[in-house]
Amino acid sequence: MGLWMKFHQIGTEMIITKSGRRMFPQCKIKVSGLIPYAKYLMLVDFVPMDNFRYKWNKDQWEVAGKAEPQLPCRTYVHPDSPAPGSHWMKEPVSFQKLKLTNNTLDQHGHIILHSMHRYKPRFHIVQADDLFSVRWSIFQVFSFPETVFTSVTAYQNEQITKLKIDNNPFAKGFREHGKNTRREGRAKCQKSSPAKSQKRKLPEEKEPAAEERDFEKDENVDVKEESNPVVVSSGYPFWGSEQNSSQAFPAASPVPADQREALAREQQVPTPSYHTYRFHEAGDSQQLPSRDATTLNDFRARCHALDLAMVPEHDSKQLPEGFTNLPPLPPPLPPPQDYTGVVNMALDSVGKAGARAPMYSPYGTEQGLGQWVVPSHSQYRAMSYSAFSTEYNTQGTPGHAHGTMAEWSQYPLFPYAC
DNA sequence: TCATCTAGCACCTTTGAAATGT
DNA sequence: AACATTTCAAAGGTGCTAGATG
Repeated sequence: MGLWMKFHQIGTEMIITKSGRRMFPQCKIKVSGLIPYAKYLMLVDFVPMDNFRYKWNKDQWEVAGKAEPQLPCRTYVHPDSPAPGSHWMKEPVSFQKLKLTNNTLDQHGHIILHSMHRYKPRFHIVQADDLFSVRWSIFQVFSFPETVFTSVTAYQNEQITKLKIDNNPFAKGFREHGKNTRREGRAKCQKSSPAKSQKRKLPEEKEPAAEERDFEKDENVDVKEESNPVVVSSGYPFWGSEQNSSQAFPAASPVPADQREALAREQQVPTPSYHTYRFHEAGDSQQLPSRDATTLNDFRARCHALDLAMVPEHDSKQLPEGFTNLPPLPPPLPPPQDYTGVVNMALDSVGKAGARAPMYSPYGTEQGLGQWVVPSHSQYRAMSYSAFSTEYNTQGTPGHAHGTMAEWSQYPLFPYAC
């Protein structure tokens, strides 16, 4: 979390490449409050923070225009899924294998994002015995303000570059002075990109003392988010007091009314981020401009609704240092739509595009669900979820060698704002 | 002309099978 | 024979950069 905060204060950038790129810092969360013997799935999807495209100009991000049309949404399923609550709570859950790409035709199941856009990962905890019974399962959603990032194909902010090099073990080769002769040798061939022109100056501009300090620090590099993961709690015992059941199950839900009520009584899934978001939207944060307001809401979501001990309480007037350096944000997206407290996905049997389950979608029948991305894992065979898409054969092949392809859709699996 | 994207590079860590030791 | 440890090559993850693209 400390590392995430460091990046966030500068303005996190995530490299996305055609072939897919891991996130750094990686997403790692600690979970508590699950039923030890009940099975859960962990999922991640990415939601755009706004409707704008950005550009890096004069050492800061600024709006460059309207966002590109939303891409088919994919959801990453943690390879350990499904696993009992005790497994998830045993140690921090790492989403190390998650990869981002800007390749809209990606066949590897990576999360597809637009470059120069801002996103935030959302974590879904779904109580279900397996991927096939997840259809109407109870779920809960978490997001974290410090995980907001700008997707880029090349780093723009040199501070981000430096932070990544200093903390990512795979970038060690760029840390040690003198080993990267290639960079020095090509120093004269420089481009006009702001970040690049600054980067090239780095070795010469650095004060020797500072360099030495960095090296000392580097020797002990221990990716910090691993030792201090973000903690979430599904807060099972207090769910009932947090959530209004009427919010959880819209009338359009295919779940029978009595079942909905039963489920609502049983779980009454509060989705803290969402809940708080709405609260602030109608309440005291209305006057807070842009990103700070969103950030504050999220902080409160965690600190307040989730009662997370590791997250410091932030007052709207006491945002962490560096927040003022963040790019100014345009107004947030429209208010989130209501959503059900059940996972509305339908699964076909493995490798078949056959019988299709009834489906509820708050977007109506024309809008399918997001794409599920099942990482390669010996435990799982290739899966396909083809209940809704007619583009299935062109976008993802059932039983594809990678075993990660599912269904394309224009909308996320969880099509509500967080 | 410029911002952005792509592919290939060198350097590095991670992974897992094979070899070796107990 | 079973298990633990070590070795080492392959795979994969980094940022950098020149050139391509729109």
